[in-house]
Amino acid sequence: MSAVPQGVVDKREVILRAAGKVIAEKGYHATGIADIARELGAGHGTFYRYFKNKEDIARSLVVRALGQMQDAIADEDPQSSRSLGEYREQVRRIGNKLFDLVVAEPDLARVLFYDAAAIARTDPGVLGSAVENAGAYTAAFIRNGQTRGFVRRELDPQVVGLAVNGMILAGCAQLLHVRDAEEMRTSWIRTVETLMFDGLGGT
Amino acid sequence: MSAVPQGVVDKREVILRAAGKVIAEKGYHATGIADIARELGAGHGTFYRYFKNKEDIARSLVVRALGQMQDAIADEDPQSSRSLGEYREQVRRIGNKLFDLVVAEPDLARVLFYDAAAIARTDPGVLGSAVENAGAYTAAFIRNGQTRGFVRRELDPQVVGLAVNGMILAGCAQLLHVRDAEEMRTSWIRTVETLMFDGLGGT
Amino acid sequence: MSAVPQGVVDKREVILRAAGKVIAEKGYHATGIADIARELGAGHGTFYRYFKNKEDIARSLVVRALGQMQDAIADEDPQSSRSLGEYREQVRRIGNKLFDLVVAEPDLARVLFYDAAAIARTDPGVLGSAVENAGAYTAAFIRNGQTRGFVRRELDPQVVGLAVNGMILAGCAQLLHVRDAEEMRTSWIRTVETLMFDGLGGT
Amino acid sequence: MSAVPQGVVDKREVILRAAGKVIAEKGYHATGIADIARELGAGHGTFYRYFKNKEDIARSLVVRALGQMQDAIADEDPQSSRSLGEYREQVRRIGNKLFDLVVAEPDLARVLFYDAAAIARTDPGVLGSAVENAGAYTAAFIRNGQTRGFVRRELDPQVVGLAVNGMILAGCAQLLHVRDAEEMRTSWIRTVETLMFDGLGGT
DNA sequence: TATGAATGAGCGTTCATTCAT
DNA sequence: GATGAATGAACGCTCATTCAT
Repeated sequence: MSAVPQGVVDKREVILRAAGKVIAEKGYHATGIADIARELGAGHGTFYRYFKNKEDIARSLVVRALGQMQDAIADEDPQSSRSLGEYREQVRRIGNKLFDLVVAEPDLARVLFYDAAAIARTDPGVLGSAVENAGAYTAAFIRNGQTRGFVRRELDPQVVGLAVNGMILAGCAQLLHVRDAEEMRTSWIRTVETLMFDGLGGT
Repeated sequence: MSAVPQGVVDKREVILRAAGKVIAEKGYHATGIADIARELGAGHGTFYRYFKNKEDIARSLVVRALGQMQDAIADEDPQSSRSLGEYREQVRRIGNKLFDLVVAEPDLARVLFYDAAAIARTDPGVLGSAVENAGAYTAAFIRNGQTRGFVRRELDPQVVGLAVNGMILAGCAQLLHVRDAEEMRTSWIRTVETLMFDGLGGT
Repeated sequence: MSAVPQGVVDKREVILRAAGKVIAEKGYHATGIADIARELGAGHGTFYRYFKNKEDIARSLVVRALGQMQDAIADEDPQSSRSLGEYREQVRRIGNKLFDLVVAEPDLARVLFYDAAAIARTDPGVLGSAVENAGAYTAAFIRNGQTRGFVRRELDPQVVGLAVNGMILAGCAQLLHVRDAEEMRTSWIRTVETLMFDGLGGT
Repeated sequence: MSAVPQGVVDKREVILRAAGKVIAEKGYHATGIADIARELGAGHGTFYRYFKNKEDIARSLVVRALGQMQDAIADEDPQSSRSLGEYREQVRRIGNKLFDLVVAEPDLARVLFYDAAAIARTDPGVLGSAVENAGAYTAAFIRNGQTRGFVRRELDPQVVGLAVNGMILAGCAQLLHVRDAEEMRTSWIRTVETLMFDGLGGT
């Protein structure tokens, strides 16, 4: 019933996947066009029909990765929570979704954590704005909590956003070095949850 | 003629400084030996008398940077705090010391945040163990708190260590993009403190 | 269905025109098959049905251009002049015809003057023989004049042929850089005529 | 007695010679950096220490060639001749000097006649102005003759300049294809002389 | 010890040519 | 016949490294 023939996938996507795999393995600078060509089983020239140059492949890869992260949590509305409890639930859900993504697409995460910074030296805009956007996104949750009265008013939402994201990033990065991801998932999410909502101290 | 040469600083250190400056500006891969030579006012060959190769300079730079961070907080004993309040004081002091360091040596921080990951692709051990060490260091504070009874026992110290370090890293990275560092210092440290000890909720 | 297809022009000719236009603009080596394809509105492969390769198009272009020059003056019989005056008339007519051709088809001339030499590096025969032929053609006029007694006998007709052609070529090349071609025409033809028949000196 | 050590020649000059040889043989576009390197017995990189890029070598070659032509006839003052006879002498001398140059440095001439036009497509200024300069130089002789009254006043000096240069160029080009250069020299110079000063007709 | 000219492996990129559709 | 996506040989160029001075 579909007009789109099966088995025909976007060629750019196929190339991005191959490039993502090799770059995740060897790193952006150590990866040659020849490596990507070999991985894909195609000639060098084929890339240059779909990407302007090597940097373009890398940037597309980072943009795609950021997009997938955004998509993964797109259905969490920063303004939906009406209580600290509901926000806590959201944090738990978001944490799990990001875990799922990293587990499903480790290449993506590896490129993001190891190479994005280096790539960004050439084109600072891409990553810079992504970090800002992510910070603003988390900040929106905090601001909502402050408006509704269940989050401390003296905190600067933007700063909290960056700090929380820092914890999350550290978790995702760590995930790439762990054997049993599921084992880590629970303890990590509980830790973030506790830090955000309970503090270290107490009973 | 002097057995105690005055004004003779370690040549390695001088080269490291020059390299650090250029790499902080242009990024590791975009920096050529020629750039460092120009910065130092010396011939290319001079480097190869003090460093094995380009990668060696970079790695030494990262190691030195990590060392400086460690030195900055070396006098904070993970086992000294006897109460949550004392630990809170320690966290505040450590935060300020790291801020001081980043403000004093932004090149160092820039290399660490932008290039260390890329450099680590060639020699994963350096950075990997540093992250582990830093995590273990922070974890030691948590473990001390648990032993003394003022930190929740259900938390995994190692995970908390990584999460807290993630927040701190995010802060340092952000610091590099901010005009007025002092303005940011207070709000950032207060945020970390609040997250660690009070939680978002409350009055 | 018609045995005499109307409106069907030789496809080779159409391609040659397109190629001639682009090569005249950008030069042979800077022109890619893609440029010619774009100019023609056809796929790359189409060329390879009509021309063996890129060089073949270029050579055909040069051959065609030389042919057109030859055609333009084909009705001037080297043996028809019976006096210096008649020869002088012929020279004037030939000059005008070549001017007409260059004005009508500047692309052709541009290819000939700028690219033919470079193209000839691969296939020296084409242009070499053309130069020889042109020399021989002009020489035939001289030889006729010598036979009939109105041209100095001590001159080597072949050398005179090449020298005269050199003047004519210089004129055509110059024509491509001039705004008002008609203004140039008279003075150029008069100059060649004077040099050939009167010499610089005298009243 | 010389402060300049013997055997130490300008490296640029050495490279230009090697490049000139190879380019004269194979043509500019067919010549790779590798070919020049092989001819010189040096690495590729060496070129890039002395020339910005391939085009720079080519342009330098053309500029040098043009300079040598200019130098060869530099001591012929366009204003020195006081009579048609003296001018005729000058023309003969200039012709011989250019012949000498082409015979002594055929590579130089080959590059000029075969490749300069193609090179000029990228950088039209170099050759364009050279042609203009050469034309103006020859024109100065004509103008001098007109001022002194021994050259026809109705001729446009500039046009004559280009026409005469056209003859000379044709001669030099021809010289490259001839076995016995000396045999050609006399007949060529006499032909040009006759055309310029006597005309074809007459006894 | 210091130098920087020389090196050449290796890279990213282009583009004439092919051939399955 | 016409197409244009795919190809990969071949190119110009860079830059980390060496070594004669």
